[in-house]
Amino acid sequence: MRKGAETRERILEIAEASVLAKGFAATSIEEVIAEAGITKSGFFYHFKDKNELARAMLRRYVEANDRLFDDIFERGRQLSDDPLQAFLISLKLLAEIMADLPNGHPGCLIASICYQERLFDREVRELTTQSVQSWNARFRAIIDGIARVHPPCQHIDLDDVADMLSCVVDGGIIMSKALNDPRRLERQVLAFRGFVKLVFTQAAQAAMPPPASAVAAE
Amino acid sequence: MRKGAETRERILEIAEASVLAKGFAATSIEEVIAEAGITKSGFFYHFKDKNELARAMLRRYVEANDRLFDDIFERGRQLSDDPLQAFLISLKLLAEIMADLPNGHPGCLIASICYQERLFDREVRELTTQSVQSWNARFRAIIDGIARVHPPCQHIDLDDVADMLSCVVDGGIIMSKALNDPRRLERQVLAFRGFVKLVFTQAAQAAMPPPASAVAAE
DNA sequence: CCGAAAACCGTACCGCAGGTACAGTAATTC
DNA sequence: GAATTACTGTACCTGCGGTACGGTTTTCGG
Repeated sequence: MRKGAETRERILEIAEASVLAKGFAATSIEEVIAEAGITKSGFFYHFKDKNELARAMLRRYVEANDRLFDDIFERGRQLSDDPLQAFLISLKLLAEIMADLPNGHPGCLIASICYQERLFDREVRELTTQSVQSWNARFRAIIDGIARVHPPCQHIDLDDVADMLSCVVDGGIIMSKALNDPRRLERQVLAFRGFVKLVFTQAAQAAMPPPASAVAAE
Repeated sequence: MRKGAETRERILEIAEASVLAKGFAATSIEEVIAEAGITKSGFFYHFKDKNELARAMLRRYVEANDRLFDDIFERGRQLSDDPLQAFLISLKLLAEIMADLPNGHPGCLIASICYQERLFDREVRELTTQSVQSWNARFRAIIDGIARVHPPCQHIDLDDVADMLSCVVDGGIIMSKALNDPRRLERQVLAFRGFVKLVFTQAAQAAMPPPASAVAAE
């Protein structure tokens, strides 16, 4: 019972690394079982086919990511009472974690799956949709909390700002991989941080005629 | 001679659509030739192996993208003498084109390749690196032109702003695919546009004491 | 119009990977 | 110690990438 879960976990870990490095289709089961030290029969004992492996991998990935976000945003809130400052702190923590590709964050499984959508069944695709939606909603809630205290810049849709975090991370991962420079991802997260800062600290000038004050509020 | 190039082009088009939909590894040659109406021998007459197909596809994609950027940024410059306004116009055009996934922009081949790096040889990977670098340099040059006229906001690295466009587009594509909502990509490009606007129009207040002037120069 | 090159077609074959089936065995746990 | 769990081993089928190579049609320049 416990030993089975261990093997299963080992398979998932090896498979995930392979998928992030080569894509799902190019990840051969034979390679995974060779690295895991089991036989093909052993593999199919745990997962009836490749699609079930994908489902399990995705669930594992989403859960780990959720825990990461829980941790990062919780720490931000601990370090500042101001929701904007807390978010900015959290983004800095996120950037730090992202900095050491591939150890910290070797890639995004969601992105990998999105580019191979036809390979997976409906359940896998629904899982990706739900995850992205839940992350967006989470970011949106935080942004909303900030907007309640700091007036946001007009003509900037806060939904889009929330979405942008995921986009910048995914895009940053791709650029880091393309240029073989892990620091690009870190810098993109920090650039997004700068954007958030701009949206919530330089808003008063654009919205109202008097251009003074409102910078160091709260 | 001419007919050969036609067939070759047809193969590339079919293969590209398939790669963007399913990934490179899952794109079977047999499927491509079936759709192209040729035989396997015919395929291998044009491309000695799958890697050569990848190279040709990538080159084709990069050239098309370059032409698109040439066109978009040229039109922006035609519509305004101010480099910032020109860029903002170009970004709006870009957003419009991106709006109709998958017709206008079914995905990014670079991103697809990045998530399957081990499948390709050195030349393909170098091609992706060069392309991304050249796009970043292009955006950076435009941003630089803007900064010469409009003082940028401090604490925002212009290299990162330039990089961010590619990141937002790639990330936006992924999100659009994940949520099955093509408009997300459009909105992300527009959100980036909002960011650029903020960086170059609300800078004076933060950087210098006198908050007037410098807006409508040139 | 003709000949040569270009652009294919057909067939046969190899190796590898995903996947199935199923019988047998070793390790855990109750 | 028995039952369940967690595998191993073998055998086999399918589909795909890729090679080889001989034959055929199409195209184009002279």
